[in-house]
Amino acid sequence: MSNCSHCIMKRFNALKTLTHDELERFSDHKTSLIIKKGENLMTEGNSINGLYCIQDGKCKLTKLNTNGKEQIIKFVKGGDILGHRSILSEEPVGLNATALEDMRVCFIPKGDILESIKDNPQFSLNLIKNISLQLSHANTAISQMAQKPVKDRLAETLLSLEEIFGVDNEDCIDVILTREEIANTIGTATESAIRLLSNLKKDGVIDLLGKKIKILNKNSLKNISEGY
Amino acid sequence: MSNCSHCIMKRFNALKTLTHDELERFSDHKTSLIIKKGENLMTEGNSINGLYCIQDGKCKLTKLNTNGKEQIIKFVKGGDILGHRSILSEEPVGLNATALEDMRVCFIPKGDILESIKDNPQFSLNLIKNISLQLSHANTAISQMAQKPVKDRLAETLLSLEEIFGVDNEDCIDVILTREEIANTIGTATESAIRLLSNLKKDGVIDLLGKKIKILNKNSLKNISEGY
DNA sequence: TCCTATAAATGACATTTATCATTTATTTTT
DNA sequence: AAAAATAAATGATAAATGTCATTTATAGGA
Repeated sequence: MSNCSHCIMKRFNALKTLTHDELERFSDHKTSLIIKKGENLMTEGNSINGLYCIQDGKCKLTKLNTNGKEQIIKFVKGGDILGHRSILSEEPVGLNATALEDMRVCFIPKGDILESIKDNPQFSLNLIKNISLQLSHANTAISQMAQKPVKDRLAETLLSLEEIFGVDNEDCIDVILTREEIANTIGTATESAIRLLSNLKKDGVIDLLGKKIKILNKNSLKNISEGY
Repeated sequence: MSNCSHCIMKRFNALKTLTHDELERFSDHKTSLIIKKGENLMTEGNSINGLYCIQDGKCKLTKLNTNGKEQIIKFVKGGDILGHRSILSEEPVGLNATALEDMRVCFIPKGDILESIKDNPQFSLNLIKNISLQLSHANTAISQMAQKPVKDRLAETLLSLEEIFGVDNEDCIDVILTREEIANTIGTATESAIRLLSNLKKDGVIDLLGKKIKILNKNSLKNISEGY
């Protein structure tokens, strides 16, 4: 089995401040698993007894509304960690994590995490910073959901998707989402999302190649996202 | 000057886990101040070099949108603390804190807070839990802003205001907000908020006594907030 | 207490967004 | 490869929400 000490994924997350000994302990206790597209890594309301470190693959974090609609709160990719909020706050998981493609993830038991939190203040601080940053993003999202029209939110979301996932060899945003998932991200009806995407294409701001989306004019999208 | 060891406010927040010695240190270094209605305790983008402990009075936490609109993210009252997120994440303050009425607050310098964080793991953990809980609420808010109609969000907000501030001796929600502030909480136009409040009154669900709002039928509001 | 400024309320109307129905395209299964 | 299932696209229409204009009420200052 692979070794946490040599894993490059920890470069990208809070695990980077762990000592060699701590990483060896993680290696000894961790399990690697494959999550198939569509499967859940975490489920809203369930408890979790460890931390997931994403090796490869993408997932969406969602919340089911009282009216049965899915709201996508955040996208997660290789190098990100999941489950630390629940471990730290000793509360059930608040969001569903559903694989958008096949994923490889490592699972590190809660006990090892808590031990490092106790022994390694820098590690704790990194986890706190991670959660603080999420809170900061969430507050921005509240404001935008509440006050920006759907068109602006779509533009914003496309920019942010490219920011998160980058582009493939054809300059398309490197993630495959259904129109429904895009709609569930910006908080609108699927038909509205489709119509607004078509308009953006007609205006030459983006190109649509099946499910792949290519941003042609980033400045224009930025303006739209700010209401111009 | 008053003494942190004897202050009952710490019962309500993360400071409750501090030792007597730590509280004495806080007492020695803290400053008490009065914030007048309308004044800012914190300002978006500014840095902050300490933690505020609210003794008395209420404030709103807001974010200014790119379009110039104010979004109210959260309400804060006596017993709450402010500024710990910024201290922990070493980032500028993300929200404005504006007094809704005259406030009495204590300011504890960053150095003392950081020392307690280092020495007192239970204190750190309480701060983390506080931030985690805020994140959890924020995610719920995103989902509701994105997917619920304005009427539902108004009902939800009225219930939550009564939850936070309680009722006065006439059973009215114990906080004075302008219609514009209510609109900025639920994310709608002031006129829409006014109209929906009038409708709720006409339907006998609430009563409007000037700026004071009395909830007459909590169950009915709960149903409305869930789309029935 | 009156005057002025600000907030609340309401109507008319425009715009945005959702819903329903249907067609067309794309995947998936057999 | 054909059939079936699912997703995307589009039109027609309804519903929700925002904007502007105006009136009425309330609060704060001279």
